Amino acid sequence: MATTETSAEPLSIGEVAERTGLSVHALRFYEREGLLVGPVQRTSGGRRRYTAFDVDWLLICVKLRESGMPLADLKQFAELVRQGPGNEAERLQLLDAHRQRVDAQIQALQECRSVITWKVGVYADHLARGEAGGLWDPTA
Amino acid sequence: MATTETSAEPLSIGEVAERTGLSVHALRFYEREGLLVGPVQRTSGGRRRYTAFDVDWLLICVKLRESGMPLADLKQFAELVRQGPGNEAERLQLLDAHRQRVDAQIQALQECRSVITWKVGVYADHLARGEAGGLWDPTA
DNA sequence: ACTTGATCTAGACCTTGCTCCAGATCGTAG
DNA sequence: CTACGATCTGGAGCAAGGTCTAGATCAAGT
Repeated sequence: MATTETSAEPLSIGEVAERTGLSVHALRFYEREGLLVGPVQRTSGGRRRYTAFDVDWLLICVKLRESGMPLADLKQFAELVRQGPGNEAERLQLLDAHRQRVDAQIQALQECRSVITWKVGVYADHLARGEAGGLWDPTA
Repeated sequence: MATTETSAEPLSIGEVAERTGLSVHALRFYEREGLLVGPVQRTSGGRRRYTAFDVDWLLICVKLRESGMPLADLKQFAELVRQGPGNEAERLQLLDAHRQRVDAQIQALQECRSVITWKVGVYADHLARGEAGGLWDPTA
């Protein structure tokens, strides 16, 4: 019931969907695409059982996706982890490259934000001084 | 107050592409989609001639797109501007809503950034203390 | 046993936002 | 006049990232 229960019991796909914010469809899709580190365990009946590790990994995936990492990179990262220890330098490089992209993105967004804010100011002005503005710049 | 030259002469599609960073394909596409405020003027021979207003509008579009505004919203905004004065409140609302989304996005990115930074730290540590780490968390 | 809801698989389909192609035309430099 | 590059139109194609369907199976409640 708790969002952050560190329970040892495996979870169903629906529960994982709730916890990660991914849809069950997306979860199956990610698995097919090889984005998970290990194969997901199954019940005797064939239902997926996600471990806490799986969920942690997925939560990281979500963060990386949210910040714009393409699935291809995520897959590559998963592959590196799957290969086991010895390639930490590569993982580091992958993540650090992504961090740089995120930084650039934050910068760009802040610029956009100020343009938008300025524009919002233009309209607020217009409204404040009444709708009487006769001649004005259509792009404003 | 144009970003570059405040020339009164209209520009060709190629020149606008250079100035906006959009491809000529994208420029034609935007036009078809109704993302421009007015119809683009043409030469007698049928070539597009963009005014400084067109370019300014496109530069704003670029900023809005960069910050994740969907084309549909951009189109709606263009329609409001096309309708002329009187709907500034709606325009304001549209932009302000977008600004809020941008703020949320910046926030999210900063969170992602810190997760990534932490992860990078984990790998840097691993490398610093040598590749000898025997048992370790696969998700780390 | 029966009903209900969650999951299963494979694969078709969707949306967004362009990108590219074909074949024709324009316009400028030689 | 002749090239040659830039542009034109309409429409097809593409990549990413899922989403949804169909038909079957599993599991739990009554």
